[in-house]
Amino acid sequence: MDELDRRILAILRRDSRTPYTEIADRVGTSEGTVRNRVERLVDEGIIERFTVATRTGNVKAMIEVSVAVDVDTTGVSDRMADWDEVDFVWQVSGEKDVVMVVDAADTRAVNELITQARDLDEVQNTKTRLILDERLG
Amino acid sequence: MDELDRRILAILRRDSRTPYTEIADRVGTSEGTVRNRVERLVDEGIIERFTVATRTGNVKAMIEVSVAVDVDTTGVSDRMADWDEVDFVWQVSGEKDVVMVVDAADTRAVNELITQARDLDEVQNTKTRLILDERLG
DNA sequence: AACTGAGTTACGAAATTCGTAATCGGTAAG
DNA sequence: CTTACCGATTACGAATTTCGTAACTCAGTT
Repeated sequence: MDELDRRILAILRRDSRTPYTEIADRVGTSEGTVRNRVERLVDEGIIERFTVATRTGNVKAMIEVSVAVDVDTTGVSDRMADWDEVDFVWQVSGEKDVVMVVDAADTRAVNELITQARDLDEVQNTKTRLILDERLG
Repeated sequence: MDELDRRILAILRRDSRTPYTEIADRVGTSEGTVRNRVERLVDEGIIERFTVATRTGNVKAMIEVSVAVDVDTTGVSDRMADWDEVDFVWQVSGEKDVVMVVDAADTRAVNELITQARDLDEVQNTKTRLILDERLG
């Protein structure tokens, strides 16, 4: 992870469809070098995934979830990550244990996700915060 | 946004470098149709950005921030979104006003971001929660 | 001075994207 | 019933990008 890697990453974060040839021009190297480095960044897990940032619905929200002390939090997270409108599932430190970031059609759909979470045996309680505005870094 | 759009999006979310030709095969249509639709999804703002999910550092965290009542929260968010290690900045409902999601080299770097936030006049206080594990939806 | 290995560059072949024109389906008007 | 029209889809050749691979460079070692 040197300066060149960081410059390539910065370009990909803004637009991951930028051709290797153009990235090479902008950072002052060759297409092959960009290709090798991106491949390495993927292998090393620094690039986790090529993806799209979407706003499929009208409401994004953070659903914070507490789980019982004796359960497999990772298992719960895995299941939640499979739900349709879920973007991320984080296990976090602090008051709650799991945070789901969701992108839903409307508040009703958000509520259904909350219900779905509360219906899990492992889930003790939830707290939801609507995302009113989002900036991408 | 019909079923075909949703299937295309689902594929792009998993791997946005999947060629149009392959997406077309998998959803049972032609390359041109996939291309037209992706173009439309971008125009409509449903696809906000083609990007990469990264883990450049070893520590991700949510830094929750309260701002004074009389300040331009959007302006603060904009500035934070420009900081290097920041992935997202959300304005949220609930106890705190702004949530920064960051990906930093180590806890020391997280602490520097917290300090940087607290140094802003508009920021009243912060609460940080480490992201111990992340699943992508 | 020769050797080594990682990273870079070079270049032709394969695959993908792109521009555009033809085609298709549904529907409203004559 | 036919015609005209519109957006969406398909078809296809050209331009561009990606890919595989071999040659090259340049530190660091022996």
